[in-house]
Amino acid sequence: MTEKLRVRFAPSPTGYLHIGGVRTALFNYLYARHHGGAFLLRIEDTDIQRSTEASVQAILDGMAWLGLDCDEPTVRQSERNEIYQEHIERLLAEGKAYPCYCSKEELESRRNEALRQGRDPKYDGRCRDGVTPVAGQEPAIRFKAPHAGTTEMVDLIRGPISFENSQLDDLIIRRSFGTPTYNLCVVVDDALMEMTHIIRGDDHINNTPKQILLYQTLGYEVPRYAHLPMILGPDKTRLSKRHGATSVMAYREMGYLPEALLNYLARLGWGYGDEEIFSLDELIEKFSLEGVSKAAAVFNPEKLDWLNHHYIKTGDPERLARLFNEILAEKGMIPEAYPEEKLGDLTEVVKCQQDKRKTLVEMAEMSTYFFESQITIDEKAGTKFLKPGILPVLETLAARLEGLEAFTAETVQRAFEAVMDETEMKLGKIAQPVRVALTGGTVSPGIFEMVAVLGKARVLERMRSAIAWIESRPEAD
RNA sequence: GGUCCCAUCGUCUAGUGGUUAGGACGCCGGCCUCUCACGCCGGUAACGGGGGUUCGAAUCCCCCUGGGAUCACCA
Repeated sequence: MTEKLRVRFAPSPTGYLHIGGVRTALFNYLYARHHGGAFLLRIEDTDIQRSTEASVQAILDGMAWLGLDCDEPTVRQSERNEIYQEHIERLLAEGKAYPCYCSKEELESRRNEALRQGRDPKYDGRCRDGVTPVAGQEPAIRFKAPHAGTTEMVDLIRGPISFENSQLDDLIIRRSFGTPTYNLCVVVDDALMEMTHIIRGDDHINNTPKQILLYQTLGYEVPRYAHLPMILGPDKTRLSKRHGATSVMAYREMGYLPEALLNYLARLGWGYGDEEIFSLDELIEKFSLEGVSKAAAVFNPEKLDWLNHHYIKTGDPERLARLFNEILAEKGMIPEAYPEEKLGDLTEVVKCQQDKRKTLVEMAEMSTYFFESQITIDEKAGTKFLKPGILPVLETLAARLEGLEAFTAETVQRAFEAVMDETEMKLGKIAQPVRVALTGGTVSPGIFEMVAVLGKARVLERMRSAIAWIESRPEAD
């Protein structure tokens, strides 16, 4: 009988959902889906001082945005206190844990002293073999870890790793004010939740022997481990806020697509031959722990941009328009989000911009003239391209455009061609002044598409304004 | 400092004893072109060092160096 594979992502809600955490979640998710197993979410909120509801929500929001859905209800450690206490009491009763009356301050000064003398800053074990209770003082509870022998594991990514038990010390499993601590909770939860594999960041490698020892003394089966390499900033230290945005939702706000972020994160520390582009389904199909690299990886924003650009370029315009709509409204670039029935207008904007923009925010910034009722002509662009000599061209073109029945990229193009014939001017001479007249600047999508998307009314109005703008300028030569 | 982990272009990676060391991002050139882009073509650039093992090492072993993580009544 083969047991069903079960994995989990277990963040602590002490801030936003970090990009590194997301990758851990993703690898767990992919591993579970690939093997037909279960993927769960557990909120590690035993530290009531630092945990917040807002952070829990941020985790849920991030997971939802990325589409990393769980198979069972979210487990919250704060609701499982009784379970942990039972385990602690059991260890106490069996003599596998003991009360320690050393105060936090004492421990800290001893640790500093040890460090100062160049000794190991370990707990010295003075309460290990029995002490008389200090009146009126609640003790912390320590795990009585074996001091001899070695603890070994076979990491699914790194191979065998072994630790001398003499290096380990007696960790506190219950604080003096009664709450259980991390190492106890993970072990109890992972055992009770029947996790078969623990996939987590390699900053947990050194916790593993302590946890294995706890599994063993509690009589639980030890799961298999896979420790993922860290994600680093450009300075090769662990990625953190000082390296810029590390919150998932910040990436949403910057105009990144979930599939781009997922694809990027998957390739950070994992490879599949020469392939770069993976949909979620492809990732599920192709992911394996063997493909995960052992070395830490530097987060590279340029490559994320390239992937995001790829997904914007190839994405369904209607779907992108929906996301674009949210961004525009959030950024205050439109007074309110387009209603469902008007989304078609936005889809047209997306269609003519999606080839050229890296993020939805960039698309928004480069599309302002589609949303503003009135544009302002950039001084430099106007001076360069809106000269008196172009007036007859603008006037002829305006007349042609006005006469158009259907206002599409094709009909607009024919109007331009007619003007080109009449004036014997190349498109290169005409397009740029028109572009400045209609957008206020020198950069836009293809002129015919842009004119068509803008619509006849706005085009004619802006051309008239541009003509007036030119006429109002003193003749300069 | 102790312990643990890691080491191929600037970055992400392919490579599992025999390759002109491959791909991708970026960067640089060219082409295309109504602007900006896209796209296409080409180029730049790496096995940290030293010892072994072997007919032959990027690949296996050891040492060094370098980087990272961790040593809490945080998780």
